[in-house]
Amino acid sequence: MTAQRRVVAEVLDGEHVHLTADEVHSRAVAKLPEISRATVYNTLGELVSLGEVLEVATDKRAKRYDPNAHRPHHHLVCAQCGEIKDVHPGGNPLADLPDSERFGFKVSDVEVTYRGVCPNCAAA
Amino acid sequence: MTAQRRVVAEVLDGEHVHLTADEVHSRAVAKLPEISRATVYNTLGELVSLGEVLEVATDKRAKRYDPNAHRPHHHLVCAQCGEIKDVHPGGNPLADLPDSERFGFKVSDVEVTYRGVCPNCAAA
DNA sequence: ATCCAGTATTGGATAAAGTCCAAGGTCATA
DNA sequence: TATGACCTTGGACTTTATCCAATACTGGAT
Ligand SMILES: [Mn+2]
Ligand SMILES: [Mn+2]
Ligand SMILES: [Zn+2]
Ligand SMILES: [Zn+2]
Repeated sequence: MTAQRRVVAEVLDGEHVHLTADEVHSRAVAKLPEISRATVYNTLGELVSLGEVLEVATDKRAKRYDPNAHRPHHHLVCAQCGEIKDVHPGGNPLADLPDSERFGFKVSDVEVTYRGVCPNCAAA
Repeated sequence: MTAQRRVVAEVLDGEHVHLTADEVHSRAVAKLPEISRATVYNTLGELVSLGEVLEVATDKRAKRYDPNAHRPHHHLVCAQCGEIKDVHPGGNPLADLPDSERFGFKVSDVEVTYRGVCPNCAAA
């Protein structure tokens, strides 16, 4: 555990946190000015491999890093500002996919992304 | 309607078609050798604006272009080879998100991505 | 059939996100 | 202190996508 890794871990602490690698780097630099982008990418990659952090692709640009890897969850995204919330829908979407729609795949996982407009953007 | 646009439209014809811009360009070049990448990107962007084609982000790399914009559907992705099938699950995932999990958002849409292993990859 | 204004296409430059690498730094152990 | 394993760094490189100025094309008016 180096100072660099500790800083990346600190930046990724919290709820509803879904930062891009670049955002992680900016915030890490505020705490440890000389940390490099390469180290941020390396550390994020290690955390993902360890299962401590999830990669999420809620927009079609940069990957986002999600420290909430403990409890499975899905995402609610504001189409205007990009804010992302963790959500826990009821039901079991896996069970909703009939065999006739599985094309012989062994299906093991499902991701659900809800889209809408957040209260802030709706007010503006 | 120019020859270039016609070729892009032809390339995007079919079922379970989810090509990247680069794949569209390669196939378009096979039919019209001098078509440029810029025109492919322009045309894809127009088709998306018109609602004739959807952008899908099933992997975390290039966007994919989906001509099946007529009937809403979701996707089943092979985690190994990337093959993508259109699927129509039962149930209504939007209804599965309780108000208490909406954070005041006006939720209007939901995307579901199933992940698994396709028969080909399972056999190998 | 020809002209022309508007639109489309092109190649190359640029940008954004991410990966790779060789060089050098750090740290525990001996 | 010397060693070796591992970590960090900056920059080069790759991939994907966008932007732009110059050129080519199109379709309607004459
Ligand atoms: Mn999350
Ligand atoms: Mn599809
Ligand atoms: Zn918003
Ligand atoms: Zn497969």
